[in-house]
Amino acid sequence: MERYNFKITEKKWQEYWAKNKTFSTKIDKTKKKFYCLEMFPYPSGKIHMGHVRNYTIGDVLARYKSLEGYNVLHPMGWDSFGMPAENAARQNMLSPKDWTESNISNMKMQLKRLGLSIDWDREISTCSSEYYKHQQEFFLELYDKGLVYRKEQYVNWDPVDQTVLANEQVIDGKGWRSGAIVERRKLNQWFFNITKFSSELLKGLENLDQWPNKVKVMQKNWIGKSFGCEVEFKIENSSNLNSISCFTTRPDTLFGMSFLAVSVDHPLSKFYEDDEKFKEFKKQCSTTGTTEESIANAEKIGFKTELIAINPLDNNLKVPVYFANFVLMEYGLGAVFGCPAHDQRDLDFALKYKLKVTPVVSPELNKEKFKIQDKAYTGPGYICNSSFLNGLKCPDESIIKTIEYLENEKLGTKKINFRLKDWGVSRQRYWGCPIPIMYDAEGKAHKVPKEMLPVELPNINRLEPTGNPLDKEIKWKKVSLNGKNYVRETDTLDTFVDSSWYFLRFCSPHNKNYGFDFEEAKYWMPVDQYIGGVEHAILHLLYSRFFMQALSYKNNNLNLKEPFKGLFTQGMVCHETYKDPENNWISPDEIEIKNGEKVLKKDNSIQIKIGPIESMSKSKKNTIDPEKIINTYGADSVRLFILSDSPPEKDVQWSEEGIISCFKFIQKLWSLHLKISGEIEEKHKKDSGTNLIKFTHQFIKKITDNLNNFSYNVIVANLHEMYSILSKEMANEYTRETIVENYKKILIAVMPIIPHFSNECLSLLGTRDNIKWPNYDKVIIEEDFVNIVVQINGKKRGLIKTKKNIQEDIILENIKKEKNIMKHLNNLEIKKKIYIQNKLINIIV
RNA sequence: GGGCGAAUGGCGGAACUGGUAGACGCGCACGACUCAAAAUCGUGUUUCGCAAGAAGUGAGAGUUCGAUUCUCUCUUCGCCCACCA
Repeated sequence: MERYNFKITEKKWQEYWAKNKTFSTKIDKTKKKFYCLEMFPYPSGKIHMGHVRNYTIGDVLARYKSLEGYNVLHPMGWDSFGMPAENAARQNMLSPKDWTESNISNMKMQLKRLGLSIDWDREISTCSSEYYKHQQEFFLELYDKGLVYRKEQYVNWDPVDQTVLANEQVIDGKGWRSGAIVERRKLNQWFFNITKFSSELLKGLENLDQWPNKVKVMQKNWIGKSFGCEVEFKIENSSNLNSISCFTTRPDTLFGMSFLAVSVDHPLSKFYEDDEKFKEFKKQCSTTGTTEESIANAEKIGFKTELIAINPLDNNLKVPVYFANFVLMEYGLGAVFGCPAHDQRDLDFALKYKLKVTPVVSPELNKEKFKIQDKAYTGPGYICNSSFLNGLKCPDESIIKTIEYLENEKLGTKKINFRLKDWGVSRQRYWGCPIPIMYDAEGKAHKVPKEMLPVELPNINRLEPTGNPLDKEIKWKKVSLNGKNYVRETDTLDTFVDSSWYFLRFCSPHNKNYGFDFEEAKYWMPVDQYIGGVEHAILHLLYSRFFMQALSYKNNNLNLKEPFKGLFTQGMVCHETYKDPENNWISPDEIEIKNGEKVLKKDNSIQIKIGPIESMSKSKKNTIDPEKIINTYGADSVRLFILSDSPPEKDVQWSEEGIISCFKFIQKLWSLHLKISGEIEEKHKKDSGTNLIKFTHQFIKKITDNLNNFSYNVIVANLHEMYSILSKEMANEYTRETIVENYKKILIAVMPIIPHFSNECLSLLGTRDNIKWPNYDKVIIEEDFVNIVVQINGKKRGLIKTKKNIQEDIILENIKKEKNIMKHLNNLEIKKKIYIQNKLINIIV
């Protein structure tokens, strides 16, 4: 029998789709639109299995929606600015641009071979000036709206390479390349005022009902809203400072205050700049660990000042003021009051410095003698030892009442605080979008005029190992305008800016005068389904949401606040790990199976140690190259396997056995196809086809439901069931017409999963154009007979097949005929019967 | 330390709003074809038991005629955040 030749067939269809522009889309207001978007890739060189999974999931949806009659926008582009290009360029002495572009062309070819239904006419690349020109316009637009500002911030500085390091480039406090100890340095940086939208970004989450809850919770915590108040503490004995303000969520514990602590970066610190002991303390603070966990668990240390702070609720309560390592300047006001009895961290500090511990919350009413040992009490209760606050129910009543009091007495103000910080967008890198700013002789920042955009990146073919490349481009830096000389900003934008609006660009990728066309954006936006890895749950998705807010701000043309209506986060692709006897990682390519044992190809006598299943990574050598796999098994097999086995939101395990089985399954489907399309003789015409029609409709319903639930792994199971049923049905005496008609519907239903195979079979049966998603008929699906479960005392004792919608007493009659069931009744008296029609009868004796 | 989620055969997983637990696949076993192997096809495959039957969805309780599904407590694992005042 002729085998299915995926090589010829897949190539044929991919060329057909390209030639006919099958997936190119235009605005069409007579049709409902569907914008299906997968997170665009960074062009690192080759596609990996994670891409295969991501884009297959998206493609299944895009093809399904398209068959359903939606006008589907399914674009692809390249997130092509970023450090890997710079690193590769330095290593190989070539330009980041050439490296990036050759990667893009290779990966584009690879993606096409997956048979994705992408409108390639809309392809964009963030490193092209056609793209970043508009990004520079947006920067200036936000600048005009007052959403951009400049301020000093600490960066990681590598003193040897003379460059700024990203956090992930700092390893154990040392530069990843130079190994030099990293310094903290203050630089002027540009910021987006994302915190202006803290409330909107938080509130907007409530309406995102098609987002995974997990992601919403993560964003909510990231934004970190807390309700409390600012309290002012008078300082008794200072000539420099009258008072220090603190933010607190627990003003009701003020009577338990035993110290006041401020950050070493607090304005107060400038009065201690020359104090040797303070300097030493500050140094000590900066040496504690580098990992976040070690910072959190580091010992609490303090530097006692001579200052005394006065409790605003009772002027006789006076406490010492400390600098402390656990107080962050970035949150609140960089100052806290310590209440050791009810906060573990404060308690640790108080015990260390022998400060008073006064309980002011007691678990029970009127238990003033409640004692704190080494565990702070953080539970609910009643306020005590607190003068006029005593007896208030804590925390609900006590916090509100205390804030009311403080506000009335002008001692404090109600305040909502966010953890979210403004977005620093300056990067001291070459391969990014230049910031369209220039400085005059006095160092004052000016916008680069709109007509001078884009500020193009100069071509640099050889990147120096040290410093910021743009800073050395003397010619490029100089700008003359109206007889004045300026110097360009040499920082580029964080690449997260590039990806914060690309979904808008896809709506009108060739629009010249603005980043997008409002008419097009209004039609296509929001993205109906966004699909990508959960690792972007916070930053990318939050920044994109901010960008929509910022563009809509003071702009009536764009009434859109949320870019992504639906979000789906897929799991990772994993593989077994292997090691040789010397504990070196071994790639699956180097292994073969002999007599059921995994052995090294080049030396069969060496056995392999099989390690845990982990997400594919180069360091563990457990990666599989998608291109090789597509060459060997074909795109449809790859698509089928990457969807099978695990639900898309969970991790999936890649295995050789699995992909082979999918390959074989497609071959089986092909032989079934040959049987159906070829060998039916017209003489068999006895069967009306009821069973086949019923099955077809049931199949379509299952596929439709599973598509809508993202239960793609179950669809693969449905395909297997379909094969086995259709194979059996072939023995029945249907007319050719009946068989082909139903088979075609089935082929269309599997098209989103295995498009090449499906299109080929349909086309061989004469169907090529105007293919529509088959509908199912609810009436046809209904079974005339049902199996009713017979339970006795809640235990299943038998099944009775009856006609649908039958009366309870008839079923009981039937049961009486079944010896196997009756023996469990044991002639006992029936106390109760529960009958659920068409499902179950439970007899209680 | 805080938050979120998960736990079902040898393995990946299925089970709609509580109603036949283990669909489908992998693996394994046996059989057919073959001189033989591969490929292919067929049968079986939760555990205990010869069987009748019994037990069974991480552990323990609860609600219910009935719980993988709902509630509570606990255990283990995973992910995210983390000195957040």
